[in-house]
Amino acid sequence: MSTIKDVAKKAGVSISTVSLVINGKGYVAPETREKIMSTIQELNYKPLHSARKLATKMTGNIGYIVWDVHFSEVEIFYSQIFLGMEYAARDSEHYILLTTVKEDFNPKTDLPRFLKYRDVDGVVLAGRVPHNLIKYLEDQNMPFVIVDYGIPGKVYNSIVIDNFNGAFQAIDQLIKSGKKKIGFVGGSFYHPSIKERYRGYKEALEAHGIGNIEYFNNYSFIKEEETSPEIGQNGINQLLKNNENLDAVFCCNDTTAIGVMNELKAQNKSIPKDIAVVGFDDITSSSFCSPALSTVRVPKLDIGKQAYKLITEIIYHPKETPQTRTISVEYIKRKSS
Amino acid sequence: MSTIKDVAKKAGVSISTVSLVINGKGYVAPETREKIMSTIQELNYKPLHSARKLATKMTGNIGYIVWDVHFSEVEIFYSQIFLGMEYAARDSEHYILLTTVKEDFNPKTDLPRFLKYRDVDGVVLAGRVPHNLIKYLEDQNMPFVIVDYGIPGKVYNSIVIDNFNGAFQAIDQLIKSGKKKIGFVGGSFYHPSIKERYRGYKEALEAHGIGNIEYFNNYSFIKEEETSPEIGQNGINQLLKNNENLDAVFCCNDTTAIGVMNELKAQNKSIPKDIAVVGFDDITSSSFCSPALSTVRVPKLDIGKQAYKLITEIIYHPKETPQTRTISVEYIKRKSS
DNA sequence: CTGAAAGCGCTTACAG
DNA sequence: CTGAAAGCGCTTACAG
Repeated sequence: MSTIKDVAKKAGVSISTVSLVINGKGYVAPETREKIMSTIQELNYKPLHSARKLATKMTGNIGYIVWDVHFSEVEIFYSQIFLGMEYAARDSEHYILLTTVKEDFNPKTDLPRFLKYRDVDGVVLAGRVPHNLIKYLEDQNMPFVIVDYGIPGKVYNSIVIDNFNGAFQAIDQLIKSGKKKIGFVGGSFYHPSIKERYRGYKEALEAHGIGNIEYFNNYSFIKEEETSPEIGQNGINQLLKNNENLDAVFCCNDTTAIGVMNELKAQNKSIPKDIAVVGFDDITSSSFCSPALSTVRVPKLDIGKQAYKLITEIIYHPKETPQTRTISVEYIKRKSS
Repeated sequence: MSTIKDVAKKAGVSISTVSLVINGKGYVAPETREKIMSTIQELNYKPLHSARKLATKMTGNIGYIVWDVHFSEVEIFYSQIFLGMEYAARDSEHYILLTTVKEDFNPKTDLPRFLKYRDVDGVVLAGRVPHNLIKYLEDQNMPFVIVDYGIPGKVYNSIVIDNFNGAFQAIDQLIKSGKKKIGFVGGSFYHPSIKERYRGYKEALEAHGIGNIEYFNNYSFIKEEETSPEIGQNGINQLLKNNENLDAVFCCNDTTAIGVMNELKAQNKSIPKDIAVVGFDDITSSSFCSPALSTVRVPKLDIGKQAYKLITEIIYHPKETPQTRTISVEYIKRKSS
């Protein structure tokens, strides 16, 4: 492996000049630059990251933190976002380090190693994440971006999904297809995305002159826990019990919707004839369900790319005021509605 | 951030001694060691990786390479293996860098950045991977471990799944439950795991005195492409056409099995009464199918841990002869059989 | 058992 | 526009 010294010697210049050329800094005579460039090519020289890192105090790494339940369970969702970041980082200069944190995270004992050793220049937090972790990052002045999450009353640099409009669109379509008694099945409102999806559901119904307090009471099943197919299963049973005329269900996400569909099939209800089902997220298994699940597509790879873009902007040009960037979504009609 | 110098000064020793203590090398007087240890605690000193890396010529990173189709499509499979590696690495000293490579990989232009810059001490290759990439690693003397893949006639350090026995068990159980006309649906034998699963299928039938050339011809559907639900769909149709008495299908993996099940349901066949379905892998969606899919559980997290263990062994103690470690699997009976 | 010194490969004021 | 030199924070022979 050749070093900057080899390049300098061969090109007949000092290592300082080589360094300037590599980094595109300062003024270097065109001929000198040319000469150095071609020598770099010839020697196939690649600067050693650790040396550069030592000198610049940058690590060249970025942490990607995701709650382990998100990553290890059904949720291909956050791994897709990760992949989007990786794609974006590939053409750039960071390695994305992925790790997971537990729900009962304790900054004293559970700190991800790359934070402990300050081996990252910034961090992207994906989905619901412990609040004391966010506090830790603030205290440490570590640049960070929050993806698909938020804390009421606080504003952070973040990438959010246009959950409200996605839900609104979905409900609007259901109503236009003739459905009138539309239930909602969802998990914890602790996650703002779910809260927003519920808001979209309600306001779309209201916009069509459907729905009042009683309606929403009867047609909503909200369970204060992490979403899962089980919630869907329990939810649809509850809704069915309370409302004989139920003709559609909007679920807070696809995982829940899959639980709803399985239960409906077990009860020999026809989807979408008897009851239409719509999810949210467009996870991969949604298109393999039978019938294929109608849903709201969230562009996961794109979110990852945007997250990478934002975190690097913050790392290189610290912002005074936090930015929120909204990713728009699209209703995808398949067979279940 | 305190440095080794701060520790040395405060402890009244030289930085060399501090370094020896940190790395547990050489002989250091117990009292000196104690003193240094407590000073490290007091100052909350953490060695800077990039400095250590520069001095030792190690990068502290490990690459995880996976074909992008594997990672971005249905396959939670390889992300679980990744997670297993991350868990193992967490208690150790590496960051796992994940990247994907394309099918038409060209070492000249598509080399992952961490290989280009030699930012990894070793690499784990998960699943089917371009052969010219393997050759590149050999040429570069880069330590590597292959997981769930192999090249006929070559022996590499690798972690393999006991595909043969898993398939054998599954078929054995099907036969014991009374099934006799068992079909096979699979993708490309280019992937040795699939080939081995087919071998397990055949030999289990033969062990029960079932199956001859004609039987295997009629009851096997093998498509030379990457596995997908579509293969399952086409496969079951073909098998059904050729064999009116078909009473079970063993699929090369769960993804394929899901396609088979959907098609059977569309044709109003009862699973498992008319036709039993068994998959392989135990991906997450298998337990959400209806009926829940019987399958062979592959311990993905464990494979990741084993892969990490092996690659670090190789990095620190290069082996003369390549090692192959086999991970055993277990048949999981659910509702589809 | 411990310290002084060289070295890892880079960047960055500073001088000229 | 370019070079000499200091420095980033560590490790590792080497001497004693």
